Amino acid sequence: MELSQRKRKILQTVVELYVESGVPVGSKSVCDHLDFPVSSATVRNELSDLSELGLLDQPHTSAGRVPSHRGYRLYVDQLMKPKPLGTEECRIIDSLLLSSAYDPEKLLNGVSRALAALTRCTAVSTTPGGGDAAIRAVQFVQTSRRTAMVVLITSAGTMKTRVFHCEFDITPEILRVFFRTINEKLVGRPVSDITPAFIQGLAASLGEMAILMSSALMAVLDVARESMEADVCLSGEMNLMLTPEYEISGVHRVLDFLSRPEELTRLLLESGGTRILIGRESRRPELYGTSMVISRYTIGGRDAGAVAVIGPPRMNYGRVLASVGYLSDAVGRMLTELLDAE
Amino acid sequence: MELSQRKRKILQTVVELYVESGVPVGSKSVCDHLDFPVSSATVRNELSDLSELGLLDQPHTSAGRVPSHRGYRLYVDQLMKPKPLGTEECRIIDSLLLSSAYDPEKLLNGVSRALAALTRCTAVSTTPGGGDAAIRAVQFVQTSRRTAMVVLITSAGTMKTRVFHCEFDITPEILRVFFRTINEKLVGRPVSDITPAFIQGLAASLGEMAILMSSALMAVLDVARESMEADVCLSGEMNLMLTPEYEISGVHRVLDFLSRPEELTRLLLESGGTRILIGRESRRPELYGTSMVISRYTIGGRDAGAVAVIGPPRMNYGRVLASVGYLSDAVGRMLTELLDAE
DNA sequence: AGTTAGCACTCGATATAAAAGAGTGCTAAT
DNA sequence: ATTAGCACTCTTTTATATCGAGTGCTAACT
Repeated sequence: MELSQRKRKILQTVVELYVESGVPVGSKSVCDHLDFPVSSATVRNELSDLSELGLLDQPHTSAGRVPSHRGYRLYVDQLMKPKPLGTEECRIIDSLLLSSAYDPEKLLNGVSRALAALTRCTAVSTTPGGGDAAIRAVQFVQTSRRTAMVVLITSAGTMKTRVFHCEFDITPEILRVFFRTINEKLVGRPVSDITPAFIQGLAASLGEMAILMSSALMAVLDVARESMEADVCLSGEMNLMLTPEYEISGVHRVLDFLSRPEELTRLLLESGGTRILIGRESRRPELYGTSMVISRYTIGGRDAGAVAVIGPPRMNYGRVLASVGYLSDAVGRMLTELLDAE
Repeated sequence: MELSQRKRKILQTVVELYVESGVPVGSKSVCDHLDFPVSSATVRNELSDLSELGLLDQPHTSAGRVPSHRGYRLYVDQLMKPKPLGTEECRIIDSLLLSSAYDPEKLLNGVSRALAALTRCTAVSTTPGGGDAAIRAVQFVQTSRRTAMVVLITSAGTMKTRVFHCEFDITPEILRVFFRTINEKLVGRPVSDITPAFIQGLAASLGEMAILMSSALMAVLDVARESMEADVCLSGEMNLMLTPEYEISGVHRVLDFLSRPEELTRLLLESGGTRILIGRESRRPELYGTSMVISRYTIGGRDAGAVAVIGPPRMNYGRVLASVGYLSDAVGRMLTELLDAE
């Protein structure tokens, strides 16, 4: 079904006025913001039609109109103009990111922060993650008489550490043995190879040395497992409180969801490109009252992690989309440069 | 000035009823909870005296009494009984902490979480930090063709990493040179020695090799600086919202303060032992409306980091104190064992 | 002198009613 | 098809009365 040009313009005006003010908008104020001459009565008729089409809601009979989720959807699909960031803003963001450019985790942290500040919503970003990365190096460092740390670095740029404890005093010699044995077997393999079964097999092949190394092997297993899952970095949780239409319990439901990294990453990495999810579109009951703008960033052209903004359906989609897009691009570029310096 | 036994008991009752209910408490309900027979009129007289002494406040003339900050102070100093944790709770906490025992940062993270859950307040903990720790090891790991990571481990158990970029391709040989040169000069030194001047001196002594290593040296400097300052780990920020007496702007002020790590650690590490700060006692205007229970934990008998709980003055001090104390002890014990395994 | 019963009084909280105002939907005229 | 006009609806605001918890004081009591 095709909407008349006038209806489209009116819907757009309602969305934009409502996003800005947070108050249901009436025929009069729509009238005032239209660039063609038309009476409020006409607008009322159109509004009535738009309500009937399910694009606008009415809190109660004698109140103004509020965009429905379908209304927002139509708006973002057809009516919205992207609202690019100012050059000044870009400059600030760039310099902020540059300072943490060489460490994926710090970078994502900075991105979340910047995005939260920029949009006044909650922001989240994930590290590339993924088990298809290869193991680049496994290092051992002594941290005390009987403890040492294993450091695992992957080709995806992730770096995870774990401290482990031995029942005997650790010497440089022993660490050297650990290093040689483990690197020999692991470097170059995809992280996803490092399963409990694999470690068990490795231990078996070591003969009596396995006893010596058992805690180290367990640490390696742990650290490999951790490398496989994407880290998520949340920022600006408090911004959810800024939205007056949320009541406290709703905020808690959302934060609860956001604090479960597995589910959150599943949602974020569900598909590629840039997506806008309004209300129930996320298919997550906890988020029925919220919207998200998600963008996968790419490393060397391949989908990697994601950055996203979570906020009320009443958000400035144009601006948020531009912000998310800009940062997603920036992250992709930086990580590509960092990791794919061919 | 000495308070009569009866006044003390009445003050105690008011504090405890108010902490529990959040509602100003009247003479009648005090009466009901006293273990000696006395009329409400008598209690009223006593309450009136306590008000005059500045120990109780009255929201308005015909309302019940609310403890003033001075009242809370007297309560925690003289009237409060510590309220030890249940053995069941202890067991849960212990097992929770044990799982992350070998990594100071993860440990503190777990502590904050546990404390926030236990007290339903905001919790914070700091890693030992401090520049008097010695450098135990500096490792270099290649992360891509032209980037490598420096890992610095201190005797305090902190472990920091930083990625750096070189203008030439990095080879295992080069990394070995880095490793030898830097470790030779740094291992065993206190972290606080690693100043810009020191690095400059080091570079000078390297002759033409300095050019090759400049980015590595800068990374070492960065990572040393980062090792010196204590990490702070915040948890349960949302719990501030649970307190109905806070309005949103106050919460923001507090969170703003908590998000400035330097000021926060300064406050936490200001003195040793266990402290309770009520309202203005922290001398931080942002926290005038909040109370804190802070406990330094010790490693091998020496003051190290701190764990703390931040919440409304109307908190269950007995319980919070017990929780903070228990976790502070636990952290101290674990880190002592981890780092001082002589 | 300390304690208590009794009571008038205060002041927020709750309830009720009235008025205001924003905005609609409908009708009839243009 | 558009618009002016108007009655109607429903929330918000304002005003007013009532309620009730709790105090402070006085006078009687032990």
